[in-house]
Amino acid sequence: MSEKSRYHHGNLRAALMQGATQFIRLHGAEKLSLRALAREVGVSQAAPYRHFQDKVALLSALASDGFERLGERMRATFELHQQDPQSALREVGEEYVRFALSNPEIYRLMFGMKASEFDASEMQVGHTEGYCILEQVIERGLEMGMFQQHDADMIAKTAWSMVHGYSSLLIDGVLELDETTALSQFQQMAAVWFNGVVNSR
Amino acid sequence: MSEKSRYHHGNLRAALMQGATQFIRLHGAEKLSLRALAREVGVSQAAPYRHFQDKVALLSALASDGFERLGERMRATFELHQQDPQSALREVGEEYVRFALSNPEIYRLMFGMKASEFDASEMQVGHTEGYCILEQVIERGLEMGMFQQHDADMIAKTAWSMVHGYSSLLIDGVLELDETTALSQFQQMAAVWFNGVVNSR
DNA sequence: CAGTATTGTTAACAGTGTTTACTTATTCAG
DNA sequence: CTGAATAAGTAAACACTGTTAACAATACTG
Repeated sequence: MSEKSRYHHGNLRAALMQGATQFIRLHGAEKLSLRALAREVGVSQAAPYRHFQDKVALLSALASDGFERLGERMRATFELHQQDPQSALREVGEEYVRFALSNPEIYRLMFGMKASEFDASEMQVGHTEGYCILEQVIERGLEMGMFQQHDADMIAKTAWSMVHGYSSLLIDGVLELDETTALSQFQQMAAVWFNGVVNSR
Repeated sequence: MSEKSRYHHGNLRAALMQGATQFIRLHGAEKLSLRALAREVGVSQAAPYRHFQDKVALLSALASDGFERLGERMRATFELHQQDPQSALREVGEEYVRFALSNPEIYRLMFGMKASEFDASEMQVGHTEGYCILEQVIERGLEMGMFQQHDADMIAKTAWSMVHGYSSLLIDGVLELDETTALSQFQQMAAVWFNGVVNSR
């Protein structure tokens, strides 16, 4: 079978996902066209529908993929700092921000396609996966007596909110910082968060 | 001139914005079609282009409008609590979350249409407006000696990140809470943030 | 090797954003 | 008050899009 012009592509699904990833990195997900993508990959306009029910199904697959990669990175970082919950929390957070900065369009997909768009269940799995890691870190910190006796859930929510919010503001260009200053400022923000804002008395 | 069937609509621009607002509240901004909107308003498909250069120009106008309303609400809340920076911070934050919850689709537009899509300058104005209020609150708290001696900018960034992140997670259906519990949990989160997370020693 | 399931293809439908050339009201000088 | 300039509408067309249906080539399996 020759390299070119073979009727069956081989693994079109993967090629589509890769092509889509590359495209949205450059132009954003809302500009993605299945037809153009098919053209790019060298296949007919209807071919993608053999592998994805929908356009949003393709995007969902990308998002799902992103959750997996993010989860892995978070877990790896967590395990590096298992002995010290405080730096675990900080470093997992930084890794999260780092992921968002290097995959902005995927990150935007991961959130922002819940209710109306997508199946939701698959997305929800991605979210809870990350949340679990976060809770583990916090539980450990509480057990070791290194954290204040707040409700673990509330600590987790402030943490996630802050990290997700910071990531979003960076990605959406609201805070205009290059990656290195963004990350170093994150460290300072973590310090503020750890120590609190108001004076005790 | 009869009420119906007059050639000139009167104030089509406002009608389009209102119709669009109503539509995206129900179906989301990505499903908005200018043609359908024109049909709805009872006008030809090309008419909107007399009032908006683009589809994104219309969406941008909605976002811009949202920033104005949010800014007003934040400022009003700030002025209510001018004497107490701590509750000012907390209540302005709650008002922010409240706005996001009652205008989720507009809120999503306000962020998330920066770099690629839009003019940016008009958006940036909206952002800085809110940030200014935030900074004023914090400066005041620092002057009054009620806040810890952190860099004001860092306090502002943690605050904004947390509030924006929490709003986003709620809106995107990641945290599935009804409005009242969302707001009451926000109060608890603020308490965590104020007092800090780790034990001093 | 036959037959079925998979994975492609082409052609069509309905809908979209946007532009162009044209028409109708409104406004506002003289 | 009239008439020209302008603002605000229209219809028709272009080049796209997502998606489906009917069909064709390949790959797998008994």
